[in-house]
Amino acid sequence: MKFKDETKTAQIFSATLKLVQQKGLSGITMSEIAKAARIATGTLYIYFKNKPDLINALFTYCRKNATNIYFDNYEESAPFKTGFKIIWSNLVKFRMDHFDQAVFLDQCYHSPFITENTKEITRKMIQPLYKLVERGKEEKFLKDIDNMLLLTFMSGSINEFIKYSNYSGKKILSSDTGLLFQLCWDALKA
Amino acid sequence: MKFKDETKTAQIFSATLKLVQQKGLSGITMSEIAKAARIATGTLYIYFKNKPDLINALFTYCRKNATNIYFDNYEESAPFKTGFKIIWSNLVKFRMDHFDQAVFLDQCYHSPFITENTKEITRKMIQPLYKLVERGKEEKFLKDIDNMLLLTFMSGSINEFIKYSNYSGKKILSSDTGLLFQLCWDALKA
Amino acid sequence: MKFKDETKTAQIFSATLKLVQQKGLSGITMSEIAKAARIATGTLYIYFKNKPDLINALFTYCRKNATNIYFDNYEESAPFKTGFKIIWSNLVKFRMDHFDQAVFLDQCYHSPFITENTKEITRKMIQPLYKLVERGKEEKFLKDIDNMLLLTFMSGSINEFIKYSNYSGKKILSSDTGLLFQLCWDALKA
Amino acid sequence: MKFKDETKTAQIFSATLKLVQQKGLSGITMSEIAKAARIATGTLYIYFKNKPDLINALFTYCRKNATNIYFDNYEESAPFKTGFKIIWSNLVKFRMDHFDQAVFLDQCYHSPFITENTKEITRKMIQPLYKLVERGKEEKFLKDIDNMLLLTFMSGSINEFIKYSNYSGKKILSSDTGLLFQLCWDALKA
DNA sequence: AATGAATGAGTTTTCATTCAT
DNA sequence: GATGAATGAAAACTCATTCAT
Repeated sequence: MKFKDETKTAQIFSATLKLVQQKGLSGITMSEIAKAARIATGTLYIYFKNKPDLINALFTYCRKNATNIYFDNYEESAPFKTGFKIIWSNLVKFRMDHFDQAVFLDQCYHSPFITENTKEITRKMIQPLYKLVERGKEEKFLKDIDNMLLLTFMSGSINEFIKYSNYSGKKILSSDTGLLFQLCWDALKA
Repeated sequence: MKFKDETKTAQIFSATLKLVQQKGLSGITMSEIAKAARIATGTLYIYFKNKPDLINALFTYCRKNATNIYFDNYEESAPFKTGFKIIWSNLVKFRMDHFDQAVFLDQCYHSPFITENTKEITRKMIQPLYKLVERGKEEKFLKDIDNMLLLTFMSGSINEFIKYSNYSGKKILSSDTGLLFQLCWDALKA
Repeated sequence: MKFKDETKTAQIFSATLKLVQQKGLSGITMSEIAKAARIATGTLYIYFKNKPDLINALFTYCRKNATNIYFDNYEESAPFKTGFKIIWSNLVKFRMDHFDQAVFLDQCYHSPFITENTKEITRKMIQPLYKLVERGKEEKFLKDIDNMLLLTFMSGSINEFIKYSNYSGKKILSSDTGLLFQLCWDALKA
Repeated sequence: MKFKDETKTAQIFSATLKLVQQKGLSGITMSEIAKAARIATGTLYIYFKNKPDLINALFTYCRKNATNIYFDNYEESAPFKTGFKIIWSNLVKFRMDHFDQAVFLDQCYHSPFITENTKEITRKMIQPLYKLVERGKEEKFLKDIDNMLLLTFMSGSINEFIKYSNYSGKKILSSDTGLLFQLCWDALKA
């Protein structure tokens, strides 16, 4: 899998994301992806050795993208609540702006495509979040409970809300995200 | 005379759930399902016209099951917080006791199998939850904000936590659910 | 294949004929036949060992029936033209009154069901026709040409006309059959 | 680049015709066709969406072919009997030279594969024959009777004779066709 | 004998992957 | 590298036949 043409890779990724959002991981074929990416089926195999490879590469791409967005604008040196709010907003931002990627990542967890190795790599990416939560507890901003409980609570509530918004077709207003943050903060604050 | 064996539907459902949890919707074949259900492939087609039909029927079954569990022990006449806690616990209970069903339902949202019709039917099932939330707001227990915001917040946070527990292999203690409820309540309370 | 219940055999035969007329030999299944005959699939196998057996038995039945009708009212002692006209009319009669059987017999010639043995038996049934044609030639009524040429000419022209009538939905009038006989006679007469 | 091989359609058609002649429409499978056409099963589905499509396409092809042959060498301006004899000979020619196609067309009339649409199209193809028969009647060459009666008589008698010849294994001599034409002409002439 | 559910071999069809151009 | 036709293994589905009741 050599990146012979960055544009093509992008086309393939975006075509795949579009299709997965429409029909799920179970419903897509290599030739559909090729057609949606406006290339020949054979060309797909120049860029990716096989289907699992393509899915794994896209998975990694999305995870990296997510992580980049999560920590955008974030400064460890800033006060805790500032940092927390930035990251929280970034979580929302990623899921809102890249809903197709969020859906794809979701679908991958139970797919036979993603290898344990790929999963392991992605686990490491969110380490900085742990650090933040840890600090929040030390500085008495957050309840002193298990990190994963805090983190899953935060991400789960965001996830579900964005999903709902997308499926119901309701636009998300900044007042909504404001309320959502308030709920989250009330939940987690010490 | 030989009659249709009603336990067979149950066998097929449970085999399918097991396989979906293991390999995702994308990874399962009709013959695998048959084998796991210890019946012949052809028999599958006596009970379900085709693969989408099987998946849709299982989807409906799981949704019904979920709804039944959600309102188990719930009395509209009880005080609000009692009722709320029961339902909250039931949400947790369903996802913990029937994690395979929760996973399956999740996977279905983007699958090409579930028809719009099936989706519509399931939407109607959670109407009573709205009523409870509505009452909670009237009685000033809950924050006066959009119902779906409250509901998705609640279910999202539960979802994610149970998922995490299952994948990490960590047993859920009753102290964990107690904490989780506390977080949720702090978030939603007026 | 024991004839346990004559009624059932008749039901099976008539159901099969109806279905073959509708969808051809290639389109019918044992369970369809059973359903059309208002019996269970398993019951079919009490009356006929298997599908080829059923088709062969029906084939034999139809051939016998055809032969019976062909020679109905026919007296070898009658004058040639009288006998010829009777048989000619009977050929028409069989195909008109039992079009489904005629269609079935037609379809069978190229089917993998009919064994050489069955075909052989049926060949023998039309021997008396040869005799008649032979006599017609001797008595100088018919052209002195190959028997099969005469016979296929006769039956072919009848066949096609009845087929056309059935497919176009046009009722056959006795004036039509009169004309048809005239054509045939003009062709074959010495 | 690789282009669709147009000879492949011909290979598939000829393989199908061969098999249908051998075992009838009811006895052929897609993989047998593929094998006989020396291609992979999947390749069949590049050229034809499914089995009914293949059969319908072949049906249309054979009907077109038949029609072309029927009117080969035929000039409307020629004297009636010349034109009539040419077409009559062409009818014989098609059935003799392309007996497999004639058999296939015959088998199709009651098959579940041929759609009403396909049947309709083929009906239109023999319109010119009507015109000829019409003219024959006007010019007092033919008996003044229903067109279809004349036409089915003609084609039916040819059909059956060629069928007989093929199944009995008897070679058709030009003297046979001469006689057959004589019979037909005697029948139809005014 | 009658039933119709169950079976599994066989059929149709799909699709990841290869290959000739 | 790009193409899309070709491949064939595997999936979905059918159906003649059996079998428990």
